[in-house]
Amino acid sequence: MSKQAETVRAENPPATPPSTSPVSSSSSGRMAGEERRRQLVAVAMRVFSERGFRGTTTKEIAQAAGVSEGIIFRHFATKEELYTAIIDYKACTGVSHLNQSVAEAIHCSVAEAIQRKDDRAVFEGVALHLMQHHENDTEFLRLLFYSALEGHQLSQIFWDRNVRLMYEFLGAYIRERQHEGVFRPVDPLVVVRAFSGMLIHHSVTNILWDTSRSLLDISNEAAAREFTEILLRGIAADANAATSSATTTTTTTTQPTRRDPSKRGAAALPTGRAKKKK
Amino acid sequence: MSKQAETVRAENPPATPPSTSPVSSSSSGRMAGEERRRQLVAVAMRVFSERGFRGTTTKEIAQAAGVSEGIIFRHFATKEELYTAIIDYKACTGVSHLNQSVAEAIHCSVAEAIQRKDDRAVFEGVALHLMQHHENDTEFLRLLFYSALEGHQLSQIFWDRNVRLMYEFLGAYIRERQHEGVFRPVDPLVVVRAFSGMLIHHSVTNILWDTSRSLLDISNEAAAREFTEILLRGIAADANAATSSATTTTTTTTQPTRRDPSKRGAAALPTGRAKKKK
DNA sequence: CTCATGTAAGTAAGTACTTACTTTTAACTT
DNA sequence: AAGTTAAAAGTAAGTACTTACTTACATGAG
Repeated sequence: MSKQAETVRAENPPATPPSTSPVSSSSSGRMAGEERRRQLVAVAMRVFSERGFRGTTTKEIAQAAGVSEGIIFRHFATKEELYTAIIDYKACTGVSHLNQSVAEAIHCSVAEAIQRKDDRAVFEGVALHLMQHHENDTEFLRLLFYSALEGHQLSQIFWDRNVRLMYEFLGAYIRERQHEGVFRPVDPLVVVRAFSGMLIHHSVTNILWDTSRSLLDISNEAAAREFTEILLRGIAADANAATSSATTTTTTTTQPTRRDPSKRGAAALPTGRAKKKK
Repeated sequence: MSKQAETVRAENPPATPPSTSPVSSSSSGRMAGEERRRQLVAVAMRVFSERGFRGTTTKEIAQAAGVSEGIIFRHFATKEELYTAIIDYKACTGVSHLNQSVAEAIHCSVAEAIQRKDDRAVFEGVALHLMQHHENDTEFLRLLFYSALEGHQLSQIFWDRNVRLMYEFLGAYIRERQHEGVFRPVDPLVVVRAFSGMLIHHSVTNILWDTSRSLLDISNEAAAREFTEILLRGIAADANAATSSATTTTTTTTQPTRRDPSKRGAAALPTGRAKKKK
């Protein structure tokens, strides 16, 4: 009897519990391991997004989840590991039930418009989709900014999986349309930065500063329409443009899309389950 | 994690109050009260901008300032009070030695261009000035975002004194140029949001995510030029526009600056000890 | 001398994380 | 179907350390 507790490690066998249905908590608050684990991550995500990593205590998370503090450390060796687990949780939960990031979902949703080369539909679709997502999942943006400020890798991974991806596919589309003479020659990446700046900054402002919309009250639909209008007019080729006009001021042709092939592997999860590493 | 104190950085700008002899820390580390107070705020600002309010300990600040912890509490009753003191410090230090905020300084710098109605100079000036400021004073942006996430009033004050101000004077300029038929009718506030979105998001990206400029490497001058070009083309009136075109979608002429008198009071940060909340 | 400037050593209430122990569950007997 | 049992799920009370803030006392400039 005395050794019993010793064997209980955070070591969690990946095999799903036996065949019998581990349906959600029956009468008491007790849950199956996997279920509790996922609930903890979900709760932690919310609390971390509200107060940041350093500002959140494990006790708060436990209380929010309705369990004792010790339970957290049965599932996660450290608070850090719980934080990092959000990455995988988000990767599997990002949008719908598929394994795709927000950027991938957006890309898919405008794929048809891209093929039709309907510029307005492409940019307006991206804009609306992104801003809608931010509005429905403010946790995400807060988490993104908190982790960036706190210097956590969470931030870089989210960034790469979303913004960076958007740079790639929007940049490619712009470049294509430039070759067709529809868009004037500007560095496509600058254009993407300008556009994503409008979108992200609009969402961030709504979430962080102008929560009561006292400065600017506009629906996501209208905002998407206006931002798109400004951008498309802003990068449209001159009407009377000859083929090789140097246009106005732009120097154009900075380096073409820099991709980083070494970056994207399978879902990065460096969390070794080994004991502490402090 | 620098264990040793980083020695007393002479954080005092040459504009020390000339009235009473300040005895600027001659030989020993001893300072006059006012001087030390200002030094503490300056150091605290840096540390808070790096780790946030909750993530910063008074011990860290003391070490960074090269004094013992107790000194902080001789000058400030609480850690919170030290944080809030940043507001006044920034208000008096914002730009140059004048009492003006960054937005005011920017406004002044393009005042002449506004009178000349040189659109390109106005927007490019604002852009360059703002991005340059962010690059030289990254503390400011980090502090702004941290305090917004942490729900501190610091954020609202900084926001009102800077961004809100920019909305007012840029919005007014755009409205004027619309009446003159140079810009097409769009809600000026939407235009300002689009433009400031490009600028702020560009700075934020450089500071928080793309610190090595691997995604997009562009000088502030070039960025200001490109962003301005996109915006000006984006809001230019149609060349063949009649006077009373119904145009696209905009409602135009929302009321100029709306202020919300019923702002929420200080709610977020619990004073002193964090009491239990069940 | 005097008093503001400074310090070192507290203090009580957190903090992340552990340990010892109890309860529930579900598979395996009989 | 009922009883046995090993282990997972859960808790409460620690541990060693940190945190914001205090207190008692030293020191040097005017």
